[in-house]
Amino acid sequence: MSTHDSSYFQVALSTSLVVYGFDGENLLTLIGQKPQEPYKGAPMLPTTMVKPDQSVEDAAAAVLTESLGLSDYYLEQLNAFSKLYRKPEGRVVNIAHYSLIKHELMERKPAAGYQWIRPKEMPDLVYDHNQIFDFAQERLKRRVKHRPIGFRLLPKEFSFNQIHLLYEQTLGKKLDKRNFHKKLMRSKLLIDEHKAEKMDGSNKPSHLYSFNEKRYNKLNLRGYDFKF
Amino acid sequence: MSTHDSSYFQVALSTSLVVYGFDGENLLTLIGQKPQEPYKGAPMLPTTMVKPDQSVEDAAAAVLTESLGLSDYYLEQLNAFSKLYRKPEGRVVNIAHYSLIKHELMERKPAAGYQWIRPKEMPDLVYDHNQIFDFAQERLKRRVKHRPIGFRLLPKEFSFNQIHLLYEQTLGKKLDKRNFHKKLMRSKLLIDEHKAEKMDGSNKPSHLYSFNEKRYNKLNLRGYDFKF
DNA sequence: ACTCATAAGTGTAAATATTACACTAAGTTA
DNA sequence: TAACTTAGTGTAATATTTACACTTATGAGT
Repeated sequence: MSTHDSSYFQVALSTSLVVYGFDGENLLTLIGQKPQEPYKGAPMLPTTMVKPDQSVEDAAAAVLTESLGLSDYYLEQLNAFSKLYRKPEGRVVNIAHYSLIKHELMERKPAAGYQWIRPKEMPDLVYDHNQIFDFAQERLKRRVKHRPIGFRLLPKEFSFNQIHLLYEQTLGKKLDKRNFHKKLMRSKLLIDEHKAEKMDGSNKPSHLYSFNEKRYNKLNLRGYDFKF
Repeated sequence: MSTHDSSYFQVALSTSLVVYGFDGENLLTLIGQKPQEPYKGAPMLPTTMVKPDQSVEDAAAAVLTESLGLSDYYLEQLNAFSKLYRKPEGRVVNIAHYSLIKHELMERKPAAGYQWIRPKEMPDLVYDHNQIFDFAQERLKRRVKHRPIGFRLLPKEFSFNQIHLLYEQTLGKKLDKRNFHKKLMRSKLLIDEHKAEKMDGSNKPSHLYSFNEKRYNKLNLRGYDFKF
């Protein structure tokens, strides 16, 4: 390995984010628009170039600040997408991330050019962004099965039906209500708040739960098999 | 996102590999040596710089060719390690990979400066290579639990004790022999070759198995929970 | 050829988890 | 007050997990 050759130092870094949120009923993901020609306005993942003296995480965080005005976020690296796929200026390597946004922070409108959409309605994106998105979807599915990650998306107090909807949408399949309930309760992740509240578009008030952070941290560390 | 600024194009790419093999008794991993001052000769992961017009996978494959003389390999990206951690020439981003080597290819001696060691005996490595190695260890554990990945390391025909040893070493814990046997058999991944052979350092000849590729491919795709 | 040492190979019972499945309860609306 | 909508709940059959110890086949030494 020889780095004594400045010809190696010709690559630029970017980072694209797959951002997930839950509005109380639906799992959503954030898309932006290409700011410049060619294909100005075409849908793309929220993306930024990484400055040579900037950490990739900082660059990713800056995207969240710009698009959603957030400084509180969960961020995880997905993969480096490094196809030899070029701009006129040279090679760009995209170190993609995914991010989970707390429900409480979902009320603000995204900045101009950004919008929340349902993952199923993801349009064709520029560059290899659809590949990045698919990668994120797989990662999210795996995470939600093996870690109690859903709680990063839910409100502090949530109904059983909300967590049920979230897991169904994340995994992309129906989950039997009673069996899901049983499994959640067995996990002891939920704290019964002993109160009920009418949810939007509901009739009978829903029982509220919060989640047990201590136990969450244990399971998050050890890993866990929800096995849905 | 503006890339119309050539000042972004100042980064170099490298790739480090965590290579695993199984010699019939032990899970092994490959270390190299730093070829240049400072710290010339210090242990490091097998690593190369990526040429600006080279795919990262090609660069990683070249490391395997150089160190082990292999052109047949399994390679998977781990993560980009992009700490702002510099050479005099600028920033280097390491897109690390891990690789699994078939047992049949383990007989050749590694090239000068490379050697197989047990993962538990991994020494202090240069740069952030220990962090990369730890990341690989976690990935390997997860993979071995959720995919029938062990078969990429084993000989074509192997004994129950070999796969048992491999899984114990990969997961870093004892696995009850009878329960492990039961689970493997239930998975229907093993084909009984109906013959026995005395293994090295053994007495009673061991029953040989090969593995069912069709079923392997199915499970590899779907994912699988060994749940050890 | 017999004894000893070594690694291979095998089964069962108890506890827990998974799956499939349909009705009642509480409150809203017309 | 009847009709509608969503919330909430249990059971039985099957499958999986766990804990646990002895027998078998061979090689080595006498």
